[in-house]
Amino acid sequence: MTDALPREESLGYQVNHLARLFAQALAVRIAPYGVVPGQFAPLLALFEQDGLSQRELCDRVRIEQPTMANTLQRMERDGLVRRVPDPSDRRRAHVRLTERARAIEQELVSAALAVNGAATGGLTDAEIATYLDLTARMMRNLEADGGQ
Amino acid sequence: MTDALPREESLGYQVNHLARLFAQALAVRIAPYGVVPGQFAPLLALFEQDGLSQRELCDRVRIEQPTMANTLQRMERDGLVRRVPDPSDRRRAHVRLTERARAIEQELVSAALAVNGAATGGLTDAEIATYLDLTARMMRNLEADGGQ
DNA sequence: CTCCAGATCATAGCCAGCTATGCATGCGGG
DNA sequence: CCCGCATGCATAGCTGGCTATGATCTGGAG
Repeated sequence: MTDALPREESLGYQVNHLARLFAQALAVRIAPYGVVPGQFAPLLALFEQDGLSQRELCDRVRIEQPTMANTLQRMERDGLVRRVPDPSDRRRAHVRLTERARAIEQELVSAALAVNGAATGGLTDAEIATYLDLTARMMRNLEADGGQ
Repeated sequence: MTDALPREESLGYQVNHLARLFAQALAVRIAPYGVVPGQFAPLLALFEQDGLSQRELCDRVRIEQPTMANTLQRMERDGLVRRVPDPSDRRRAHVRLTERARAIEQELVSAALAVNGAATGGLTDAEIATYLDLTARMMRNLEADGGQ
């Protein structure tokens, strides 16, 4: 329980650092298209299925609702999406891609692939698969954790 | 280059998500001590060597200087550190732990170990070692990446 | 029909990260 | 000596994450 202090906070610290590096690598590649990293996941979800509600987007992207609300506000400001009210349920709004967003889909996908490629340089497919598997297992562990 | 869109943004997305889960798991465990995740790495660095300058802390923790400036401000507000001016160089200040911070060192280290333990449940030591190795390699790749 | 529980979204306020600047100090060359 | 560059820190302003709370609407129980 009271070991020597873990070398550089080990896993949690390293993963946090790696996540920041991924975000930065993505940022430089998508900046030319006027998109920032936080908008990326919602955009991918909408490319897959346009017209999702905010709630559905939260579930798919694994982000809390207020975070999504802010992100969508910026995306609307930046001309990437519109919110169209649901006539059958006035609480909901459907998020729809603009022409501008659809026009840059391929470029954004390419950017994501480029980041993945840069990160995994020198890694075998088996290593990448292992990494994803271990990542998924730890996510499940921590989700089940809940607290204490 | 223009593959099908990567399944859930693959690596970058998963790592981001995992990092958030780590931060949350840590947050619930250290909240009782009045510490938040962003203060954790600087505290560990200071436990190892007290009296570092802000610049040295940035280098050790891999955080940009303005981020550290804000974090230290909150840590000072929360009574975890003091900044004492360097008499021999009036630009610098040394960050020193308070008694309160030193008093909770063991609890904080335990919390970090508990988070690591929760995350790595069901993983072998070899798997954890592999994970850290692959993480380090990707970090090197992305650091070398720079942009484009 | 009414009213209340639940769902959807928005807002407030915080932490944590970043870039771009600005300001003061220190230091080395000429 | 001094001038200019480098260094250390602070500030401004942004993104993006969170919890807590509020407002509005739906739908069902009674």
